[in-house]
Amino acid sequence: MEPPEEEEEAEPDWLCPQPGGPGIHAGPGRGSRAQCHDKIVPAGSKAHRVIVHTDLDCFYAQVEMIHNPELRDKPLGVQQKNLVVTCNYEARKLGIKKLMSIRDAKEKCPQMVLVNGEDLTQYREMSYKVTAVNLNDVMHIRLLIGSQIAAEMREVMYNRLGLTGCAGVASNKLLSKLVSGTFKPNQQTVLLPESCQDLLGSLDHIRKVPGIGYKTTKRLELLGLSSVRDLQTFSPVILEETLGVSVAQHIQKLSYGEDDSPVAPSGPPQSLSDEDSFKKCSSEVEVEKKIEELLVNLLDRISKDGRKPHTIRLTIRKFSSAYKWFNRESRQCPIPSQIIQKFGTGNDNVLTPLVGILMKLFRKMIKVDEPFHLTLLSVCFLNLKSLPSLTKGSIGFYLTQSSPPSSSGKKMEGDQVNSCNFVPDGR
DNA sequence: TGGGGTTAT
DNA sequence: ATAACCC
Repeated sequence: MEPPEEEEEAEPDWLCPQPGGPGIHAGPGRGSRAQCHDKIVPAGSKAHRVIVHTDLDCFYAQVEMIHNPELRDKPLGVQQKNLVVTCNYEARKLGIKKLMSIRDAKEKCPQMVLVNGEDLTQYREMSYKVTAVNLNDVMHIRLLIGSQIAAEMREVMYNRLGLTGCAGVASNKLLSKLVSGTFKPNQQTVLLPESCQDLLGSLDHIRKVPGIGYKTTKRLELLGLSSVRDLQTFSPVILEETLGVSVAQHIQKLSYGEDDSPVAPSGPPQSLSDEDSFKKCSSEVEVEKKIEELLVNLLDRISKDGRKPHTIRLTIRKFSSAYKWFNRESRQCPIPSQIIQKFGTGNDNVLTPLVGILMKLFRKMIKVDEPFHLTLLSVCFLNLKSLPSLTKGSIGFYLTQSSPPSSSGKKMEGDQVNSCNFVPDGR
């Protein structure tokens, strides 16, 4: 037997009943306020989840009333064997309780209508519909809310920075990026789940899928794949043999519009680099000159950033009439701690030793006694670290923030600190 | 194709 | 440490 359903008690006075009605007013850009300072938190981050539990009122009785509306305004009990397993609210007003015996119920309320609820078929059917409605309708509601948020973000970007732009709203990052370009200047687009295949079908080539780049496209083309559909229907096994399991599975999911990558705030850059290209550079002296120029620029920027690089990388591009693209080579190495410490101080204190390190890296790639022809040089600082490990995300950072004694002034406009903050949101 | 920048192995 | 990717 199915579990008897539902709940409820007397109505607490600290909550207003929410008249069930819809009322999803998608008031486009109505209000004047513009607080979009919330970070987008990846779903699944437990500390930030909001859990909604829904609990149907006397489910079996409701199903019966839907099938026979004349029962609506009458006291109605659902009978299994000699029990009233549940009853509608008309019956409850008259004192009927769940799991009351038929005898007691008839005594209490002779006019009550009883229907047999021993066959669960129609309850099961309705139960499946509830699941489907919750899944589908809720997704649509969330997308509409997403489009309001997108509109506000674009408003803020225009009001504060004078910049216009497009936005795409969909169920994951891949789809939202793809759909964002549907209507081009200064507009936004929502992708409803049922239109996902249309969107994917509108892409004329796999190269258009974010995540499938130059190299992967070439390899896919060797397999005879060119359309997104081709990739969707291609043998996963052969794809795995060609590209490796992880890339294969990843891009095939992309071809179906599936993408579970988390939304992460990007924060400050993780590396700083400067590069220059030229027709020809073929002597060690020239190379050293170019490297020094790049380094001067980089040193200026890194000092404004405040962080210190712990790794340095030199990248070169050799001349080759063949593929001009991506014949880059690089060598990197840790920066000696002695040099790291002198970073805030005199800007030029570190220049000479760094040029020395970069020239050593250069000689790892180029045999200087043989002729060479470079068309690009690039220097990159990476592994950037803030001073004494007071970096956001570290234990140290949060322990330094002193939250318990807080109650401090400002900040957190939108958030309430109360542990009992019930907000009626109906109308 | 130039000047960035990130991520996977 | 380096290649592959992305905009």
